Amino acid sequence: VTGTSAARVRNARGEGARLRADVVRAARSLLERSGTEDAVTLRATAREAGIAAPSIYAHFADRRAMIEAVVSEAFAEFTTTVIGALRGVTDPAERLRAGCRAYVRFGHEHPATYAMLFTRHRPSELPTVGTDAARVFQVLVDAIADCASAGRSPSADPRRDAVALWLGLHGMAALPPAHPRFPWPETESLLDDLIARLVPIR
Amino acid sequence: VTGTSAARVRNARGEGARLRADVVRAARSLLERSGTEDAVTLRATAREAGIAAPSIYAHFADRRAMIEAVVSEAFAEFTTTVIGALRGVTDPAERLRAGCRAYVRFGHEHPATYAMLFTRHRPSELPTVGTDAARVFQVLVDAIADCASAGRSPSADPRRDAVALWLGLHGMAALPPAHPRFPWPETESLLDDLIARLVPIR
DNA sequence: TGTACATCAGTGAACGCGCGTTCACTGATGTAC
DNA sequence: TGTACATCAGTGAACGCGCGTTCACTGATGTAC
Repeated sequence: VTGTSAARVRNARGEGARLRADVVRAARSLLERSGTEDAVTLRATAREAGIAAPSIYAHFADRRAMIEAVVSEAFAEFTTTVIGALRGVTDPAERLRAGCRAYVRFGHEHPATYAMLFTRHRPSELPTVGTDAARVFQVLVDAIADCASAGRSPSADPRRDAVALWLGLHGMAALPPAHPRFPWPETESLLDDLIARLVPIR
Repeated sequence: VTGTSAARVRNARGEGARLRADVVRAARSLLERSGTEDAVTLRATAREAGIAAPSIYAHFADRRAMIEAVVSEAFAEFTTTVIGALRGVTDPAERLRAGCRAYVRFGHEHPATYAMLFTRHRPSELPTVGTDAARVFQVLVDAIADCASAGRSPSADPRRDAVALWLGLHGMAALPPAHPRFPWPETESLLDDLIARLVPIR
């Protein structure tokens, strides 16, 4: 029943918006601990954040809005992580690999969050999800196109290659955490192997 | 509130075990309709099956046992479907493709069921899941090994190839249903493309 | 500098709901004599 | 063939619980005069 055990200190005047970030953070940590979105209830999130349940209504219209904020922020974090992994890497083939490694690592480090982003949801969808997914997809397309124009890959259709690669990356990100007892090969070499099969690079 | 609208006829004496099958069937249909395991409550399943909630306890110890039965039966159905698709196909390369097609088709036709089987669950795991997954995996390994020994594939390590292929198949089975707005290429040709990249076949 | 007041960041109690589960039961049907 | 009884397939009412949400509130802090 103890959430964040330290008794909360009330935010100073004008700093009330901080609670919003605290709530999202609490929901994220609840999500990862429980492994499922359905455990992220309003009341459990409030407990986790060390506040009373009605306080959440100061920042979110209802539970759905809170969950949507969690999805949005998680997707932004995912996108930032993948794009950030490319920074400073100049060799085009290495850039592609760095992006792929970051993608898969995110899935392994935050399995429940990854599943929330890329696994089927309930009827009502968030527009941001499609947009964010498209942005990460474009990173793959560009990385492959860069390999091709640098003469490092014979790729004639980077979009098509990126689709195949995305399918493989999703498998690598989602399947091992879901089936931990399966004798998976070592991650790093399996991923290199997978990329080599899906997008030939010289 | 109307489940199967036809009023249930009570099972004849000695036929009480039929209700077990009815309950599992009702739970499966509820799962696919709602898209999430958490909607498969005892009471909702009872409504769907047209019985009173306590009647479920004649066949299952509790809700968890009921869900486990659903998972077990769904996995058996999945395994049977994939293995059944190989029957009558003699050419080794075609056998492999037939198995892959059946795998992906199952994912597209029963997205919530597929997600239940291959997506991360809560802490407590079913032993049957690991076993069943291993059996389907072995089908892939054998199909690839057959291609190799028939001289149709240069594969030197069918197990390794099968891991890569499984990762791709999971992507193909899970990602398009989860992101329906993404401009996916046509399924059949995308799958052939994916197989060709992952497991070279002559 | 002092005081009244508005505003802000939250809280506690209560509501109605669907849930899993338990309990005592009902009524049809087969079986023993 | 008739009747008492056991068994079987299932039911209705009730429980305690956690949930989302609403409501009237509290108490600290900045601001106007």
